[in-house]
Amino acid sequence: MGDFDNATSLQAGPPTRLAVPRPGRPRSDKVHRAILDATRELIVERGFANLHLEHVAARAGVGKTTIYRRWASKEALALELLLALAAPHLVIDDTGNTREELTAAVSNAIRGLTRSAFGPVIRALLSNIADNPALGDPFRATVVQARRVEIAAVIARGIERGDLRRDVNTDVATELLVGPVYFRLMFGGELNDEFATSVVDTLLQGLA
Amino acid sequence: MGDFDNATSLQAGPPTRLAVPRPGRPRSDKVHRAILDATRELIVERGFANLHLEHVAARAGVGKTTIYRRWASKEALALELLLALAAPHLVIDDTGNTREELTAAVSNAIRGLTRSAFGPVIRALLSNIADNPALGDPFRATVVQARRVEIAAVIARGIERGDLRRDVNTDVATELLVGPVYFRLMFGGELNDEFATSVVDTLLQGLA
Amino acid sequence: MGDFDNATSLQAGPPTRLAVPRPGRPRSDKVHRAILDATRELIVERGFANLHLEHVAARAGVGKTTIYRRWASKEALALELLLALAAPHLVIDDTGNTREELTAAVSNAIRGLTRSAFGPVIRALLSNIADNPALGDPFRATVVQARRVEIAAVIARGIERGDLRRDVNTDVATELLVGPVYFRLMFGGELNDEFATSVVDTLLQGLA
Amino acid sequence: MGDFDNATSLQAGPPTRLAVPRPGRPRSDKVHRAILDATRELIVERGFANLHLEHVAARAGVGKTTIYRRWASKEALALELLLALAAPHLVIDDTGNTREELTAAVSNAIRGLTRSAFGPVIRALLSNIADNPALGDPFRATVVQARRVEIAAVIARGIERGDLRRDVNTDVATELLVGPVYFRLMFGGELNDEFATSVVDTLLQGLA
DNA sequence: TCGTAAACGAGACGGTACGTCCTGTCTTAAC
DNA sequence: GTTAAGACAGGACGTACCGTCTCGTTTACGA
Repeated sequence: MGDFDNATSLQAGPPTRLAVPRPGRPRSDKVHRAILDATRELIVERGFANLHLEHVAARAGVGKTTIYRRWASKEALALELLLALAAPHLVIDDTGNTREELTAAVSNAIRGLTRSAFGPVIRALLSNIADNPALGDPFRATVVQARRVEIAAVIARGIERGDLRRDVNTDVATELLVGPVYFRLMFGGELNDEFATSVVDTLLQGLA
Repeated sequence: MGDFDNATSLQAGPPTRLAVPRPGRPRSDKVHRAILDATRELIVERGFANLHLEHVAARAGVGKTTIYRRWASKEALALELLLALAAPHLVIDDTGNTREELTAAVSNAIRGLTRSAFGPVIRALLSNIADNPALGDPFRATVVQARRVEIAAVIARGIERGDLRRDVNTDVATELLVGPVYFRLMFGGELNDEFATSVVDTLLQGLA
Repeated sequence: MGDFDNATSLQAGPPTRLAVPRPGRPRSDKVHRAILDATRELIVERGFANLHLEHVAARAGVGKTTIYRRWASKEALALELLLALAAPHLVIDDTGNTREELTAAVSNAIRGLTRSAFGPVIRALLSNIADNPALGDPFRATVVQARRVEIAAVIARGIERGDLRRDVNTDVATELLVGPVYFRLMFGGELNDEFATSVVDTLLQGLA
Repeated sequence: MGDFDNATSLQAGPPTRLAVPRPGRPRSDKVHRAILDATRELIVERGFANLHLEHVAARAGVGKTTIYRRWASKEALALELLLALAAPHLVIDDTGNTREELTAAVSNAIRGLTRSAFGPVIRALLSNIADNPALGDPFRATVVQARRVEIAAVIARGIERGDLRRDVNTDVATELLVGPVYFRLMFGGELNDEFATSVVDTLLQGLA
């Protein structure tokens, strides 16, 4: 729960718009949102490689300068969008049932990728996240870290309940739960609840 | 075994260079290799997004036309390179030891990503593989499929030896073994032998 | 002499700064001068084509709005400046010596162009004066007209004194006296007293 | 006559297109002409200050790069155009009649300014010719110099015929003949044959 | 051995997008 | 209501690449 607030704070956006009235005309929130919306639409429609700020500006009804005034680059703009979209799919509720919670860890990831704009957007940004620290580092420090924390909590509760081995490495557990989802995102395979169940069950009982 | 030949055939290259002598000056293999080499270097140096055929042509000492005569697009060129680079890291030898072979499945993937140009190249192409069927479909049909086949063989041998449960789903097993590697490639974490061991051991004995 | 007052009134400036106390904060004369000064400096430094109101505002320490509130356009601003700078070089004193006065007509023009900011400023505005009635018409109606009037007076005195032919066309005389100066300004050649003498002597005695 | 060739060579254009086939696709003359035509039209329609290479490119049906490949700047492009347009109005034929030839010197200048695209183009470029050596120096070295040479020849013939004083300074004569024309171009007044006659007659007989 | 035809390098070409600069208008808070 | 500050939509800048094209030259083969 507290973690949700944490996640929500990912929505980043214009950092702390509160108080401190700088001189001159203040930046418009409406414009800010119009740009992010146009960006999201265009990434979904055409992919990140074909995202052009000229088109974003046109669709948002905004001058290019207005975009560059707020974000240093296409990547920075995409990052803000990505963080905002990721937030809603990170939290795992404490249900008292370890298998259920582990399944939620996988399902959350699947749902984010298949049922929201987060899917197309991160698909389009995978290379940049992997390649470009300017985009990857903040993403890892927020979204990935939040997911690791959520799953660590699930593991901890599972151990407490006596459902899981005491020596489970939470990082490796995260990778075993979520890694397969991203594997299928890139390398093919259905992303559905059956897959989530299958991953969790295989993982719980082991291959041996 | 047979799969290695299979994998080797991935080297693709100019499809069927044999026979059918067309009239006129034949295409030069030297030029072909120079282009692929320049492409590899530039992807590694600058990433796929900053790969420009104009630069490839300049570095390879080649006219742009010569590149377009052979590949329809930047993606097609990158794909050929990718398939050639992937091949050497797919085979898993039958050692008689199931845990060893499973560890090899993970280590092979790690080695390919960290010790060869395949790493930077696929990192640069992840988004396109996920997004762009023109690149993703052939990649999945060859490299990913080859890897699934190799791991399926390992699983089959493990079951035969009585080391693994009879109901193991080979696809899910592939994803549980290799997914964590790609997770770390994108989302951070060491890619080394200790990690391979950790993944395999957790997976063999299960979380419960 | 009376013409000098006439000329002085060219200084134009904020039209009728007198009386009529409008409500609200009154406009600042200091600001007005700061803008004109900055404009003059920037035209001299970089030419009219590279004169940007943004820079004028910055150098004058003034908001852009403040400039637009006073002048409708860059041209209008430049025009006011031009008229102010032109005024001091128009008057020709009655010395009793016709040749001297004709020489003064040429020398005045030369002095204005070479020894004051009027030179760089009009050089920068020649095309606009020739091309753009918004700038050219007021310039012709004030500065050029004042010069024609001054020279007409010189001619009249010369005729009265018996120094000049009675049928001299004063407009053509103005053009023959001052035209060569502007010809050299644009098309090369020294602008000095020797040239002034040369023009006047050739003109007095004729080519034949 | 020989001077006509001289003048014709002003047409400048792509300098000496002869021989020496550089590698690669050769530049297209058709494109070259299309650009100059579009430039001429746009300068006439809107003036030099409002000449935008983006519009030239659009009207000529040409990429911007193609323009920048040939001319370093808007000014360089305008210069080539200007030199080509100036050439036809420079020659003064030997008619045996000095007054006629002097009148031709003035009339030629008037005709060039009023009956050809040279008028609007030079009007638009006056400031740059006066201000910017990159444009002014070549203009002075070709067009202005050619005009000085033509008029010097007229003067020489006039002296030979006994029509003109032996001590006439040809440069000052040029300025007295053509200066008034440019004065009126900028500062108002009719540009017609009557004016030409008036200038020549006043000049021949002198003011005194 | 010579002609033919495609490959080759070079680079021009019409375009699109870049990121920057400036325009003229606007919106705010301070005076 | 004026002021400084600066956001805003828009448009042009000059550059970089795109993918296509047109040159002159090179290279292998088959007649």
